[in-house]
Amino acid sequence: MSQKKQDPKNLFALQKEQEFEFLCSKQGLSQTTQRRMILLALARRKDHPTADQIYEELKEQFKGLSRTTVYRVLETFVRIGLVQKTTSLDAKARFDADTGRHHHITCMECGEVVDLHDPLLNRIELPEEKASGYRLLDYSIAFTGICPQCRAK
Amino acid sequence: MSQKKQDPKNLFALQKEQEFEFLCSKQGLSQTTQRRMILLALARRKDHPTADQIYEELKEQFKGLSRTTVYRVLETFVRIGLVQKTTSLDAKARFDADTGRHHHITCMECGEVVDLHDPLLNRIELPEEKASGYRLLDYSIAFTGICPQCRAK
DNA sequence: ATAATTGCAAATAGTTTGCACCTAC
DNA sequence: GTAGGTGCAAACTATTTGCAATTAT
Repeated sequence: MSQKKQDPKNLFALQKEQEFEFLCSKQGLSQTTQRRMILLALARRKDHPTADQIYEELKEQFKGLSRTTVYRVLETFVRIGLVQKTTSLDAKARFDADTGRHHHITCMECGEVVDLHDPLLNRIELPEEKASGYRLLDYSIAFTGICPQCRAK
Repeated sequence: MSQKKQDPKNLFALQKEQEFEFLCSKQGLSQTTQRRMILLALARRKDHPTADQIYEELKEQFKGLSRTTVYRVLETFVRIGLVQKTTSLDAKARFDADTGRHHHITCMECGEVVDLHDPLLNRIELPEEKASGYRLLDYSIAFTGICPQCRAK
Protein backbone atom coordinates (compact mmCIF):
# COMPACT_ATOMS: atom_id res chain seq x y z
CA MET A 1 0.00 0.00 0.00
CA SER A 2 1.41 3.32 -1.05
CA GLN A 3 -0.49 6.33 -2.22
CA LYS A 4 -0.02 9.96 -3.08
CA LYS A 5 -1.93 12.18 -0.75
CA GLN A 6 -3.62 15.43 -1.64
CA ASP A 7 -4.88 16.06 1.86
CA PRO A 8 -6.05 19.48 2.87
CA LYS A 9 -3.52 19.61 5.66
CA ASN A 10 -4.10 22.37 8.06
CA LEU A 11 -1.43 23.82 10.26
CA PHE A 12 -2.29 21.60 13.18
CA ALA A 13 -2.11 18.49 11.03
CA LEU A 14 1.26 19.58 9.70
CA GLN A 15 2.52 20.11 13.19
CA LYS A 16 1.24 16.70 14.25
CA GLU A 17 2.96 15.09 11.33
CA GLN A 18 6.27 16.53 12.46
CA GLU A 19 5.65 15.37 15.98
CA PHE A 20 4.87 11.94 14.53
CA GLU A 21 8.16 11.81 12.65
CA PHE A 22 10.09 12.93 15.68
CA LEU A 23 8.45 10.45 18.03
CA CYS A 24 8.83 7.59 15.61
CA SER A 25 12.56 8.13 15.18
CA LYS A 26 13.00 8.60 18.88
CA GLN A 27 11.17 5.40 19.72
CA GLY A 28 12.37 3.30 16.83
CA LEU A 29 8.92 3.00 15.29
CA SER A 30 8.41 2.66 11.55
CA GLN A 31 6.81 5.52 9.70
CA THR A 32 4.35 3.48 7.74
CA THR A 33 1.82 4.82 5.27
CA GLN A 34 -0.99 3.55 7.50
CA ARG A 35 0.28 5.38 10.56
CA ARG A 36 0.68 8.60 8.67
CA MET A 37 -2.77 8.38 7.11
CA ILE A 38 -4.48 7.55 10.36
CA LEU A 39 -2.76 10.39 12.15
CA LEU A 40 -3.63 12.90 9.46
CA ALA A 41 -7.22 11.74 9.32
CA LEU A 42 -7.50 12.24 13.05
CA ALA A 43 -5.66 15.56 13.14
CA ARG A 44 -7.81 16.95 10.36
CA ARG A 45 -11.04 16.38 12.28
CA LYS A 46 -12.25 18.56 15.07
CA ASP A 47 -14.54 15.99 16.64
CA HIS A 48 -13.36 12.94 18.55
CA PRO A 49 -13.84 9.99 16.28
CA THR A 50 -13.87 6.36 17.28
CA ALA A 51 -11.43 3.93 15.71
CA ASP A 52 -14.24 2.73 13.52
CA GLN A 53 -15.07 6.18 12.25
CA ILE A 54 -11.46 6.68 11.19
CA TYR A 55 -11.52 3.33 9.47
CA GLU A 56 -14.74 4.15 7.63
CA GLU A 57 -13.30 7.47 6.52
CA LEU A 58 -10.10 5.96 5.17
CA LYS A 59 -11.15 2.65 3.68
CA GLU A 60 -12.39 4.25 0.44
CA GLN A 61 -9.10 5.90 -0.45
CA PHE A 62 -6.89 3.16 0.95
CA LYS A 63 -8.28 -0.11 -0.23
CA GLY A 64 -6.12 -2.54 1.65
CA LEU A 65 -6.49 -0.86 5.03
CA SER A 66 -7.61 -3.11 7.83
CA ARG A 67 -9.81 -2.16 10.74
CA THR A 68 -7.40 -3.99 13.02
CA THR A 69 -4.59 -1.72 11.95
CA VAL A 70 -6.59 1.36 12.83
CA TYR A 71 -7.21 0.03 16.31
CA ARG A 72 -3.59 -0.94 16.74
CA VAL A 73 -2.15 2.27 15.38
CA LEU A 74 -4.38 4.45 17.53
CA GLU A 75 -3.33 2.55 20.65
CA THR A 76 0.29 2.98 19.65
CA PHE A 77 -0.27 6.71 19.27
CA VAL A 78 -1.79 6.88 22.71
CA ARG A 79 1.16 4.96 24.13
CA ILE A 80 3.72 7.37 22.70
CA GLY A 81 1.64 10.39 23.68
CA LEU A 82 0.83 11.57 20.18
CA VAL A 83 -2.90 11.21 20.68
CA GLN A 84 -5.19 10.94 23.63
CA LYS A 85 -8.19 8.85 24.45
CA THR A 86 -11.10 10.89 25.66
CA THR A 87 -12.90 8.02 27.38
CA SER A 88 -11.74 5.86 30.22
CA LEU A 89 -8.91 3.39 29.93
CA ASP A 90 -11.21 0.43 29.54
CA ALA A 91 -14.26 1.64 27.70
CA LYS A 92 -16.77 -0.17 29.90
CA ALA A 93 -19.64 1.77 31.41
CA ARG A 94 -19.21 2.40 35.12
CA PHE A 95 -21.92 3.43 37.51
CA ASP A 96 -22.06 5.62 40.55
CA ALA A 97 -24.93 5.97 43.00
CA ASP A 98 -23.68 9.40 44.00
CA THR A 99 -25.41 11.82 41.66
CA GLY A 100 -24.30 14.99 43.41
CA ARG A 101 -21.56 17.01 41.79
CA HIS A 102 -18.24 15.41 42.49
CA HIS A 103 -15.11 14.47 40.64
CA HIS A 104 -13.21 11.37 39.67
CA ILE A 105 -9.66 10.19 39.76
CA THR A 106 -8.71 7.42 37.39
CA CYS A 107 -5.53 5.48 37.95
CA MET A 108 -3.47 5.38 34.78
CA GLU A 109 -2.00 2.03 35.76
CA CYS A 110 -4.90 -0.10 36.88
CA GLY A 111 -7.87 1.89 35.64
CA GLU A 112 -9.68 2.05 38.99
CA VAL A 113 -11.87 5.07 39.53
CA VAL A 114 -12.49 6.80 42.86
CA ASP A 115 -14.49 9.83 43.90
CA LEU A 116 -13.04 13.13 44.89
CA HIS A 117 -15.23 15.44 46.90
CA ASP A 118 -13.76 18.88 47.17
CA PRO A 119 -16.03 21.89 47.57
CA LEU A 120 -13.39 24.14 46.05
CA LEU A 121 -13.75 22.30 42.80
CA ASN A 122 -17.50 22.77 42.68
CA ARG A 123 -17.32 26.48 42.12
CA ILE A 124 -16.35 26.56 38.50
CA GLU A 125 -18.79 28.67 36.59
CA LEU A 126 -20.14 27.26 33.39
CA PRO A 127 -18.37 28.99 30.51
CA GLU A 128 -20.44 31.16 28.25
CA GLU A 129 -22.41 29.39 25.61
CA LYS A 130 -21.16 31.70 22.90
CA ALA A 131 -18.10 29.79 21.83
CA SER A 132 -19.58 26.36 21.91
CA GLY A 133 -23.22 26.94 21.05
CA TYR A 134 -24.01 24.29 23.61
CA ARG A 135 -26.35 24.74 26.51
CA LEU A 136 -24.13 23.62 29.36
CA LEU A 137 -25.74 21.77 32.21
CA ASP A 138 -23.09 20.45 34.54
CA TYR A 139 -19.52 19.28 34.70
CA SER A 140 -17.25 16.84 36.38
CA ILE A 141 -13.49 17.00 36.58
CA ALA A 142 -11.65 13.87 35.55
CA PHE A 143 -8.24 13.73 37.21
CA THR A 144 -5.67 11.24 36.12
CA GLY A 145 -3.08 9.92 38.48
CA ILE A 146 -1.52 6.89 40.06
CA CYS A 147 -3.31 5.15 42.89
CA PRO A 148 -1.60 4.29 46.18
CA GLN A 149 -1.32 0.59 45.35
CA CYS A 150 0.23 1.22 41.97
CA ARG A 151 2.57 3.85 43.44
CA ALA A 152 3.86 1.26 45.86
CA LYS A 153 5.16 -0.84 42.97
CA MET B 1 -37.43 -14.30 43.32
CA SER B 2 -37.92 -12.91 46.78
CA GLN B 3 -35.43 -12.83 49.56
CA LYS B 4 -34.88 -11.37 52.99
CA LYS B 5 -31.93 -9.08 53.11
CA GLN B 6 -29.52 -8.64 55.95
CA ASP B 7 -27.43 -6.03 54.20
CA PRO B 8 -25.07 -3.84 56.09
CA LYS B 9 -26.88 -0.76 54.90
CA ASN B 10 -25.04 2.40 55.57
CA LEU B 11 -26.67 5.77 55.80
CA PHE B 12 -26.07 6.59 52.18
CA ALA B 13 -27.60 3.33 51.03
CA LEU B 14 -30.63 3.96 53.20
CA GLN B 15 -31.02 7.38 51.74
CA LYS B 16 -30.72 6.01 48.24
CA GLU B 17 -33.36 3.43 48.97
CA GLN B 18 -35.79 6.16 49.94
CA GLU B 19 -34.96 8.10 46.83
CA PHE B 20 -35.57 4.91 44.87
CA GLU B 21 -39.00 4.44 46.41
CA PHE B 22 -39.92 8.03 45.81
CA LEU B 23 -38.77 8.04 42.19
CA CYS B 24 -40.48 4.75 41.43
CA SER B 25 -43.85 5.92 42.69
CA LYS B 26 -43.46 9.22 40.97
CA GLN B 27 -42.61 7.62 37.65
CA GLY B 28 -44.91 4.61 37.89
CA LEU B 29 -42.04 2.13 38.01
CA SER B 30 -42.34 -1.16 39.87
CA GLN B 31 -40.27 -1.63 42.99
CA THR B 32 -38.95 -5.04 42.12
CA THR B 33 -36.61 -7.10 44.26
CA GLN B 34 -34.01 -6.95 41.51
CA ARG B 35 -34.08 -3.18 41.32
CA ARG B 36 -33.77 -2.83 45.06
CA MET B 37 -30.89 -5.31 45.27
CA ILE B 38 -28.99 -3.76 42.42
CA LEU B 39 -29.37 -0.29 43.86
CA LEU B 40 -28.22 -1.37 47.30
CA ALA B 41 -25.27 -3.27 45.91
CA LEU B 42 -24.19 -0.16 44.05
CA ALA B 43 -24.83 2.26 46.90
CA ARG B 44 -22.87 0.11 49.32
CA ARG B 45 -19.73 0.25 47.23
CA LYS B 46 -17.41 3.18 47.09
CA ASP B 47 -15.83 2.34 43.78
CA HIS B 48 -17.54 2.61 40.41
CA PRO B 49 -18.41 -0.88 39.36
CA THR B 50 -19.39 -2.02 35.89
CA ALA B 51 -22.72 -3.74 35.31
CA ASP B 52 -20.88 -7.03 35.22
CA GLN B 53 -19.22 -6.46 38.57
CA ILE B 54 -22.61 -5.85 40.15
CA TYR B 55 -23.94 -8.98 38.53
CA GLU B 56 -21.01 -11.05 39.76
CA GLU B 57 -21.48 -9.71 43.26
CA LEU B 58 -25.19 -10.51 43.37
CA LYS B 59 -25.52 -13.76 41.48
CA GLU B 60 -24.43 -15.86 44.47
CA GLN B 61 -27.14 -14.64 46.80
CA PHE B 62 -29.82 -14.25 44.15
CA LYS B 63 -29.76 -17.34 42.05
CA GLY B 64 -32.22 -16.42 39.37
CA LEU B 65 -30.74 -13.02 38.64
CA SER B 66 -29.91 -12.36 35.03
CA ARG B 67 -27.08 -10.30 33.71
CA THR B 68 -29.49 -8.70 31.28
CA THR B 69 -31.57 -7.40 34.14
CA VAL B 70 -28.56 -5.76 35.73
CA TYR B 71 -27.79 -3.94 32.51
CA ARG B 72 -31.40 -2.91 32.07
CA VAL B 73 -31.96 -1.82 35.64
CA LEU B 74 -28.81 0.28 35.73
CA GLU B 75 -29.84 2.06 32.55
CA THR B 76 -33.26 2.70 34.06
CA PHE B 77 -31.62 4.18 37.14
CA VAL B 78 -29.53 6.47 34.98
CA ARG B 79 -32.63 7.54 33.09
CA ILE B 80 -34.52 8.52 36.25
CA GLY B 81 -31.44 10.19 37.72
CA LEU B 82 -30.93 7.79 40.60
CA VAL B 83 -27.48 6.78 39.43
CA GLN B 84 -24.92 8.22 37.10
CA LYS B 85 -22.64 6.78 34.49
CA THR B 86 -19.06 7.86 34.92
CA THR B 87 -18.02 7.12 31.36
CA SER B 88 -19.30 8.57 28.16
CA LEU B 89 -22.79 7.91 26.89
CA ASP B 90 -21.70 5.27 24.44
CA ALA B 91 -18.73 3.53 25.94
CA LYS B 92 -16.64 3.49 22.76
CA ALA B 93 -13.09 4.74 22.88
CA ARG B 94 -12.71 8.14 21.24
CA PHE B 95 -9.47 9.70 20.15
CA ASP B 96 -8.16 13.20 20.02
CA ALA B 97 -4.99 14.41 18.34
CA ASP B 98 -4.87 17.41 20.66
CA THR B 99 -2.85 16.30 23.65
CA GLY B 100 -2.62 19.70 25.30
CA ARG B 101 -4.81 20.40 28.29
CA HIS B 102 -8.31 21.15 27.16
CA HIS B 103 -11.82 20.19 28.06
CA HIS B 104 -14.74 18.39 26.52
CA ILE B 105 -18.43 18.94 26.11
CA THR B 106 -20.58 15.91 25.53
CA CYS B 107 -24.07 16.31 24.19
CA MET B 108 -26.55 14.44 26.36
CA GLU B 109 -28.82 13.85 23.41
CA CYS B 110 -26.62 12.66 20.60
CA GLY B 111 -23.39 11.83 22.41
CA GLU B 112 -21.14 13.97 20.24
CA VAL B 113 -18.03 15.33 21.90
CA VAL B 114 -16.35 18.65 21.14
CA ASP B 115 -13.36 20.46 22.56
CA LEU B 116 -13.51 23.46 24.79
CA HIS B 117 -10.40 25.58 25.02
CA ASP B 118 -10.64 28.10 27.78
CA PRO B 119 -7.51 29.33 29.53
CA LEU B 120 -9.51 30.18 32.63
CA LEU B 121 -10.29 26.52 33.09
CA ASN B 122 -6.66 25.51 32.93
CA ARG B 123 -5.75 27.11 36.20
CA ILE B 124 -7.21 24.63 38.59
CA GLU B 125 -4.58 23.50 40.99
CA LEU B 126 -4.26 19.80 41.60
CA PRO B 127 -5.83 19.04 44.97
CA GLU B 128 -3.55 17.80 47.70
CA GLU B 129 -2.70 14.16 47.59
CA LYS B 130 -3.59 13.73 51.22
CA ALA B 131 -7.23 12.82 50.87
CA SER B 132 -6.93 10.54 47.92
CA GLY B 133 -3.49 9.04 48.31
CA TYR B 134 -3.18 9.36 44.55
CA ARG B 135 -0.38 11.12 42.78
CA LEU B 136 -2.34 13.45 40.55
CA LEU B 137 -0.96 14.17 37.12
CA ASP B 138 -3.47 16.10 35.11
CA TYR B 139 -7.15 16.73 34.68
CA SER B 140 -9.78 17.46 32.12
CA ILE B 141 -13.20 18.89 32.72
CA ALA B 142 -16.09 17.00 31.21
CA PHE B 143 -19.03 19.31 30.65
CA THR B 144 -22.40 17.93 29.77
CA GLY B 145 -24.88 19.88 27.74
CA ILE B 146 -27.05 19.97 24.67
CA CYS B 147 -25.46 20.69 21.32
CA PRO B 148 -26.81 23.33 18.94
CA GLN B 149 -28.38 20.78 16.60
CA CYS B 150 -30.18 18.98 19.40
CA ARG B 151 -31.28 22.28 20.92
CA ALA B 152 -32.94 23.19 17.65
CA LYS B 153 -35.27 20.21 17.95
C1' DA C 1 -56.45 -7.90 35.48
C1' DT C 2 -53.03 -5.98 33.11
C1' DA C 3 -49.11 -3.53 32.18
C1' DA C 4 -44.50 -3.56 33.49
C1' DT C 5 -40.49 -6.38 34.26
C1' DT C 6 -37.67 -10.30 34.05
C1' DG C 7 -34.85 -14.37 32.17
C1' DC C 8 -33.19 -16.75 28.49
C1' DA C 9 -31.06 -17.29 24.18
C1' DA C 10 -29.43 -15.31 20.37
C1' DA C 11 -27.76 -11.22 18.04
C1' DT C 12 -24.75 -7.27 17.72
C1' DA C 13 -20.93 -4.01 18.49
C1' DG C 14 -16.42 -2.91 19.83
C1' DT C 15 -12.04 -4.63 20.34
C1' DT C 16 -8.19 -8.03 20.61
C1' DT C 17 -5.30 -11.92 19.18
C1' DG C 18 -2.60 -15.52 16.45
C1' DC C 19 -0.20 -16.06 12.67
C1' DA C 20 1.64 -15.77 7.92
C1' DC C 21 2.98 -12.24 4.75
C1' DC C 22 4.92 -7.71 3.86
C1' DT C 23 7.75 -3.41 4.34
C1' DA C 24 10.64 0.24 6.45
C1' DC C 25 14.99 0.85 7.85
C1' DG D 1 18.24 -9.05 6.02
C1' DT D 2 15.49 -8.62 9.82
C1' DA D 3 12.64 -6.63 13.26
C1' DG D 4 8.64 -4.52 13.32
C1' DG D 5 4.05 -3.80 11.13
C1' DT D 6 -0.02 -5.25 8.67
C1' DG D 7 -4.19 -8.00 7.07
C1' DC D 8 -7.21 -11.59 7.72
C1' DA D 9 -10.05 -14.58 10.19
C1' DA D 10 -11.47 -15.94 14.30
C1' DA D 11 -11.98 -15.13 19.27
C1' DC D 12 -13.59 -12.43 22.94
C1' DT D 13 -16.02 -9.05 25.86
C1' DA D 14 -19.56 -5.78 26.65
C1' DT D 15 -24.03 -4.84 25.64
C1' DT D 16 -28.67 -5.14 23.38
C1' DT D 17 -32.88 -7.26 21.62
C1' DG D 18 -37.07 -10.39 20.88
C1' DC D 19 -40.11 -12.90 23.13
C1' DA D 20 -42.51 -15.81 26.38
C1' DA D 21 -43.06 -16.30 31.31
C1' DT D 22 -43.50 -13.82 35.69
C1' DT D 23 -44.61 -10.24 39.01
C1' DA D 24 -46.07 -5.62 40.98
C1' DT D 25 -49.71 -2.78 41.47
